[in-house]
Amino acid sequence: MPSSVTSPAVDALVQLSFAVHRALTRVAGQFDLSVTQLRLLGILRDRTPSMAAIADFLELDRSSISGLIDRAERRGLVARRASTVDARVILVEATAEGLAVGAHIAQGVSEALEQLIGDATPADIDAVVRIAASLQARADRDLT
Amino acid sequence: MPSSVTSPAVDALVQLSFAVHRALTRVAGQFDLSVTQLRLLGILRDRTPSMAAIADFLELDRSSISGLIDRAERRGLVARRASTVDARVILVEATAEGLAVGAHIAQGVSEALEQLIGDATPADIDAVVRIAASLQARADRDLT
DNA sequence: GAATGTAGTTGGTGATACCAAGTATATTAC
DNA sequence: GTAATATACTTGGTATCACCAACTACATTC
Repeated sequence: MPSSVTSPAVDALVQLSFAVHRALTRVAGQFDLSVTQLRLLGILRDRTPSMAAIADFLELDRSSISGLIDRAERRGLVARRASTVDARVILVEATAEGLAVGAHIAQGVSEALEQLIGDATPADIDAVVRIAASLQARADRDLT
Repeated sequence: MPSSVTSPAVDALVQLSFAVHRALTRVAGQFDLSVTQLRLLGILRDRTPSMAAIADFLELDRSSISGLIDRAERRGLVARRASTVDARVILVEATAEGLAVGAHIAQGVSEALEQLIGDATPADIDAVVRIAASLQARADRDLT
């Protein structure tokens, strides 16, 4: 229950954001993972990115990724692999176990969030989808 | 850019949540504060809660609050005060500076989030407000 | 081939958050 | 009215996260 800030819209965004974040924290915790590790496994579900690409996805400093991958690797969730193209680059892939955990997490996140917005009307949910899409569109545009 | 998870609605919630969280992190960073400290100052804008009440607000372990308040106190943002009612209880209040910083932060958060949803229609924003309200209503109900 | 740039790691720091264990004060129960 | 129990907060220990600055190794540019 983040305290009230100012306008209803701002307030609603903050509350919704924290509710989602709490849900993610809870689901991640069920697998003894942090939200960052959860996001990492999400990224690796359908990609084998370089360390730098992971840093870009997560908007973290590159030096933060080394430790993140170290810890995930130590738990057998991911593996480092050399790039054949550029000897500087290290690619990160999920292990079979990492993929399995990632799938369970995706499932858990879906259930948690669908329950979170269970009371909302389809029209209201569509509005959220539209807003997220416009954020995404703006982010893509600003990358240019 | 959190990676896609499953349904559009779930995806949208996650993306929106991270966008808000990034905005909060950015604003907090402008004042050299963490998001948790930002939330703390938000809480203290109109309250003088006990340590335990802060833990409840933030959904953190009570032992986490001691350090949080230590750090905020060291920076002159908050002060501990003894309760006259119960000698075990410590009340936390914002200092004048803490209130000032809190006001600036509220301002910064409003601007950042209003800009974030600047492209959205009023109707879509109302939908978010309704969803947040329903979360709040459920939380209040479940506390019973 | 030398200068510059990029990828990743390391070491150091500070903040967060947890748990378990401790002290001090209140409340309850007998 | 005191003994047992509960509550409020702190402390110490641990792990994670995230940053910065400095470093090594490989690529690219000139």
